Amino acid sequence: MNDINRVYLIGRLTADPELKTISGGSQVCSFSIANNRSYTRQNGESVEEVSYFNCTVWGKLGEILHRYAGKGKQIAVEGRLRQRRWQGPDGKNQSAVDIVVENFQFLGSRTEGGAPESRPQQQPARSSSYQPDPAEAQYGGYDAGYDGTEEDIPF
Amino acid sequence: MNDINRVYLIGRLTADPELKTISGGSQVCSFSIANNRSYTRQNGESVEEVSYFNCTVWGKLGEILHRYAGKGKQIAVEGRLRQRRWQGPDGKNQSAVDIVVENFQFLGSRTEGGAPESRPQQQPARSSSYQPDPAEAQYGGYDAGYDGTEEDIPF
Amino acid sequence: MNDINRVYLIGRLTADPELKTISGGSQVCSFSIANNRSYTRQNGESVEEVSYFNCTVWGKLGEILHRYAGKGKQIAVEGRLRQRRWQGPDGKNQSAVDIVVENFQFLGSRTEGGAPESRPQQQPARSSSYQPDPAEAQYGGYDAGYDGTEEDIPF
Amino acid sequence: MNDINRVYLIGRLTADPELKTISGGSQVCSFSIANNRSYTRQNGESVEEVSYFNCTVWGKLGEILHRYAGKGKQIAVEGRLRQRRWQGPDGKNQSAVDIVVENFQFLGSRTEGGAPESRPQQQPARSSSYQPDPAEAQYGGYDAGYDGTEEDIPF
DNA sequence: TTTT
DNA sequence: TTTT
Repeated sequence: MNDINRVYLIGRLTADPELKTISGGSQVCSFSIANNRSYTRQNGESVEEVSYFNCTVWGKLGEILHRYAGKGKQIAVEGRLRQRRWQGPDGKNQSAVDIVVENFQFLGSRTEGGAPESRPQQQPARSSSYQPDPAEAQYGGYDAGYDGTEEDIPF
Repeated sequence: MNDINRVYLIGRLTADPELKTISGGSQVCSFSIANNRSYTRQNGESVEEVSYFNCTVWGKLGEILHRYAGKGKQIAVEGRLRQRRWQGPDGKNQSAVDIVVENFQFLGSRTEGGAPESRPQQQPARSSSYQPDPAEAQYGGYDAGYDGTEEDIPF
Repeated sequence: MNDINRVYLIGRLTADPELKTISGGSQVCSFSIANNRSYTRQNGESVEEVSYFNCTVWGKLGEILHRYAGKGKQIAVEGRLRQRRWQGPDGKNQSAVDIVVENFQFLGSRTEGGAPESRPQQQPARSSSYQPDPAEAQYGGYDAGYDGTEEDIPF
Repeated sequence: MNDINRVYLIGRLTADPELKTISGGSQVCSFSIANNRSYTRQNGESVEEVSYFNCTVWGKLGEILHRYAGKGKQIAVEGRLRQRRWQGPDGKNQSAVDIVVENFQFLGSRTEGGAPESRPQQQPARSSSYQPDPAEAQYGGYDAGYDGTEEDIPF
């Protein structure tokens, strides 16, 4: 019943991610990712093309991403595409396609600027004594106990 | 310079695909695909969710898809996500995310209804004597000589 | 810490899948999938190439696959690559790469031969009154509560 | 005729890549990539698991990878799985599964150690005046004019 | 045979 | 605007 639906992207956060708590207590993290592509036109002209994709991450996974990722951070995201549909204020039908992130991996390593252990305003919820370098950590998906059912929420 | 960007979807065509010739003589095939997902809410209620994704296929690959795929046909598509941006009639910025298909595989086999050898109104351009069963054929991508540069076109 | 690792394949089962119960009571289903590729040599000669990939599916997902998939069944599998390493009887190091399936979708529909509601020798464990057509069902991954930790097992 | 077959991996080169010229003049670059996965056993024990995957890259793409990637370099590779089969010296059938890389993206950026502009012993073939930072460049696939037919070669 |  |  679930059609295969999978997306892989590498890009950089266009801004710090946002975290919201919604009715029921679930956390949703949302952010936008810039994905670049360059190609050459028939006439030899070279083109730089950027796509911005909106992403959401649910639950614990979203909290982790929110804690460790900031504007400019390079990241690999894996997830599924979803179309949302709603009525505009003018009564017209609107729709948008975005990405529900189910797994990710921070890219670039310890030495790189964009990967703080934790963004300033955050106090780490998981104060574990040993913390593997978050800059290269990957969280999520199957192992992180992601619960795909949480998204029953007015968006 | 090209960030990884890849999508995999299985779904069904919501209508017969359209084929346009654009300035320069390139062909673009466009269609919409329905991708289904079902899940269970916290309260036990089960939900059927559909996403519709707009797809475009360039060149020879687009011609093939147009020739063999029709409304309801099950298909696996592989490609990349692209964001288009434009100004609405009211001057507002608009954007949409769709899929540039770079490879596909028809699903369901010989016996299945939705997979005609060629859709009625079409006269096969490639009148080869031997035609491998199109119902299960996959075309495209690297082998089909897809030329990623053709899309320099007012869309 | 988990590097991105993902595989997508469409192919056909080369034989009926096998199901084993291992110490601890977990179920593992294993099967082999044939994936075809054709291309043309520089000299114009066309080549048909087959790859056979060994797959394993854990837990409930494995039971479902075992129940509904048989030899020749077309299937889309999604999962991760894993390398196993062991010592051969001669003391030499051996290794093999196979696929841990984390999601799948049966392809081809109701009318198609290869997709029995349930393979003969099986008695359906889930005798639900309403059964959505298994021929096109997809199970697994995030929603099916796959538990990625079960594979701590002598293989 | 070409079944969908796609792999995505992030990992690090276990050694400097090798480049060979084969009969006909094509270039093949081969290397091994380490992909890490960690998980927790039922008994709470945490496990670090490594898989090593053999990769090959053809043509110009292979030359580029060979020029810029070295041991320890983090990389995202995209490609397809292939099974090779041969007879061992003892007459037994052998087989192995490896990855034909069709696209890649170097990860980690300018500042990071593992990403030299060009590995020492190499003299850049393409002495272009403007060189986009190779550390984050991605080459290949559709745009790089990859020719999928070159691999008709005794391996 | 192996990377961080 | 929508497929099974």
